[in-house]
Amino acid sequence: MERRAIVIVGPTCSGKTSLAINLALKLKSEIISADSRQIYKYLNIGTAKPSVPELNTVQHHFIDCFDPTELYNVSRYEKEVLKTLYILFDKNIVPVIAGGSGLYIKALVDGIVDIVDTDDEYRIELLKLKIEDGNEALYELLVKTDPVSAETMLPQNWKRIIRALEVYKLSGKFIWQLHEEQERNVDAEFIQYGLKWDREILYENINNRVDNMIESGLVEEVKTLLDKKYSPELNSLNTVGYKEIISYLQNEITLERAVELIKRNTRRYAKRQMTWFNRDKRIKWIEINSANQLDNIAEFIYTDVYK
RNA sequence: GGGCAGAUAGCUCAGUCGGUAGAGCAAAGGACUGAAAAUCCUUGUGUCGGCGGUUCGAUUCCGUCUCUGCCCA
Repeated sequence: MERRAIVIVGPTCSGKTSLAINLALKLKSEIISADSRQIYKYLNIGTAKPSVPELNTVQHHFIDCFDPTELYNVSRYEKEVLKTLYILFDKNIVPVIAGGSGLYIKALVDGIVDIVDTDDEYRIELLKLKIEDGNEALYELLVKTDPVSAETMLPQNWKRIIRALEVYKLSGKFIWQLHEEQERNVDAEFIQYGLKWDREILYENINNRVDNMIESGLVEEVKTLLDKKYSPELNSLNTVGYKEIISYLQNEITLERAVELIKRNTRRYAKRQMTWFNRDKRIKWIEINSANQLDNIAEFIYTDVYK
């Protein structure tokens, strides 16, 4: 039996959602979201989550699964998606995976180091070291324990340093060793397509979408979350569109400024996504400069997959 | 019509006592393996508004024109 999945990537606001639905309908398939924020409940407007009618059109997985207090991560995602994938493969379905979280997709396609868990206590200890003695102290510790990894990391990038130290403490192995030993965790073919927009048009669309989000009640959505006593410190709320509105609600900036920042930060996010995806030479890029082309693109992918 | 103040990077401006210029923002490029919408790194050549003049040399001084803003008629 052939195990195949279609993967749709691209920057935020590139039309992945509607393309995935369109394709899934043609393929009589289901959609697996690869989005680290749409997986949370109540984060709807700001994450541009598919609408309720859209969610009802095609079966979606990994959307609206967790409370914002939940600490989610790539490894959990990978393990859970693999289970879902096998269920779909068994039903002879070609799943449509769509999303903008590059690392999540990479974890599926190439596997990820998932034998080493997290150590929250140790993380806190290291974080304390960073805060009290600075990035350099943290970096020095890495130089001592894992000089090879230290070579590839800068002292300022404390998140990567903490993870490298954590992996060593928990497994006694260096993180780079584990990367070298890493193998794929699934036996399937992933056919990846990327939506490549003209930069200027994409940015214009992003700006417009942010304005629409505000009109649709993004401020209310964030206010409701805070009223429900969700902490602004939550990772789930450390998200473009949410952190800026939180800062507005806490009277740190004006709404106008918040909107400006959301637009800018979304543009930068889109750019980072493009940088990430550009590196993967297996992705087939499809040029697009208007949402009207999405139907044709769905048709193209459909025939491309079955050619 | 007259007066004054401007015109320098995509934007807002600084600066050069004459030796062709630099900040902030925007932007661009990149890294990334359990927080990834996270976290982090690198990057500033632009007819210094046009044309003339003075000068070895003008973006800088002078003249003039154009445009913008303000004021007076």
